[in-house]
Amino acid sequence: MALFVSTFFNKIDIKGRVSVPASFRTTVTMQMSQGIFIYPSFTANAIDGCCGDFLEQLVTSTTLDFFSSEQDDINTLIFSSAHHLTWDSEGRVVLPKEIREHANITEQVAFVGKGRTFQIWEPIALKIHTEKARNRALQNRPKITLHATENK
Amino acid sequence: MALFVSTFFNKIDIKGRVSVPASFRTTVTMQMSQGIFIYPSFTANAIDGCCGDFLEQLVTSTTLDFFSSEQDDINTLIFSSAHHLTWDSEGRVVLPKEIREHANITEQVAFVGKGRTFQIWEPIALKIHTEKARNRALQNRPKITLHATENK
DNA sequence: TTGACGCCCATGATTTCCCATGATATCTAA
DNA sequence: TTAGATATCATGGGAAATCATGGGCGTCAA
Repeated sequence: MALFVSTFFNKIDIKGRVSVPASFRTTVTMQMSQGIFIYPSFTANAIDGCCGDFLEQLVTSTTLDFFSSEQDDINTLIFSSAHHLTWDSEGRVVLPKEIREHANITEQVAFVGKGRTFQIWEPIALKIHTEKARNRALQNRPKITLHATENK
Repeated sequence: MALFVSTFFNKIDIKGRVSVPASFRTTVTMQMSQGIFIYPSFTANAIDGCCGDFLEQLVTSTTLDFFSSEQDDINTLIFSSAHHLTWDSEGRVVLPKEIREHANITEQVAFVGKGRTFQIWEPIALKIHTEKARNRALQNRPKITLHATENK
C-alpha cells in the first residue's frame, strides 16, 4: 500500500500535537520518506500533505529554470509556506500555528486520503466541502458516469 | 534530496550575527555541504542562498554552454559577489555589509525556503513581495491547477 | 588601540523525547 | 467458538534536549 486512503478524525492536544493515522505513517514509510510535508491548499481552507518525493518533483522539473518567474512564484509560495514534519515515537506531529489558522483548525482534525497526497481539514469545514462536492457530482452525473467508464 | 522549506524570522544582534534556522542547517548538513553560499538576487532586493553543490551544478551544468554569454553572466553576477559563510557553534553567521545593504536588512531577517535554495529578506519587503507573487499566481490559477493535476 | 572576528558560556522559551494509560484490535490456546 | 493474553493505537504529561539570543574574552590586523 503506497496510497493515502480513508478519512481519520484525531484530536489535537494542548501542545498542538496530533497523531498521524497509523495507516498514513505506513504509507509514508513505504515511500522511504522521512516524515511529511504540509502546505496550505491554494483552492480551499485546508492543508495539503505529501511525501518528500512529491515535492522533489517540483524542484527537479525546474532545476535551472531559475529565471522563469511564473513557475518560480508557485514554487516560492509552496516551499516558503511548507513545513516538514516528523513524528515522535508515538506517531504524532505538531501542526504549526500558521497552518492551523489557514484551515481554522482548533481541537479536531480530519486526515483525508487522496491517493498520492492527503489533506487535513477542520471536520465541519470538511463536511460542508463534501456536501458541495456531492451536489456538484450529482449535477454532473452524466459526465461522471462517462468518465468512469473511460477509465475502466 | 534535502529541501529548504518554511519561513523563519530571526534577529540580528549587535555584532551582526543571525541564527541560521536549525532546519536549514540540517538541510545543509544533509547535502554534505560546509556552510552556505549567499549572493544578491538578480531579480529582487533579497539574498539568494544555497549549498555548495548547487553552485557546482551551475558551473558544471550542460544546459549552458561554457563559453556562452549566459554562463559568463552567471559567473560574473553570482560568483564574484558570493560569500561563503560558516556558522559558529551556536549556528549563527555574520551577514556581510554589501549583502545587508542590497536587501535593506537592518535588525530582522526572514529566511525563506525555496526548495533547493533559500532567500534572505528584510521582513517588510518580503511581505510586499509575497502579496504580489500570490496575486500573480492566482491570476495564473488555471495553469496551477493543471500543474497540480499532472503531479497527482 | 580599536574594531572585527572566532570561540566559549549563560539563559529562557520552546520543542522533543520518554514513559504511562485506556481503548480497541489481533492473536492464541483450550 | 470463546476467553484470556498480547499488540497496536490514540492520547496525556513530565523530564530532558534544543534553539535563538545575549554577552564575555582573547587574537589578529589595520
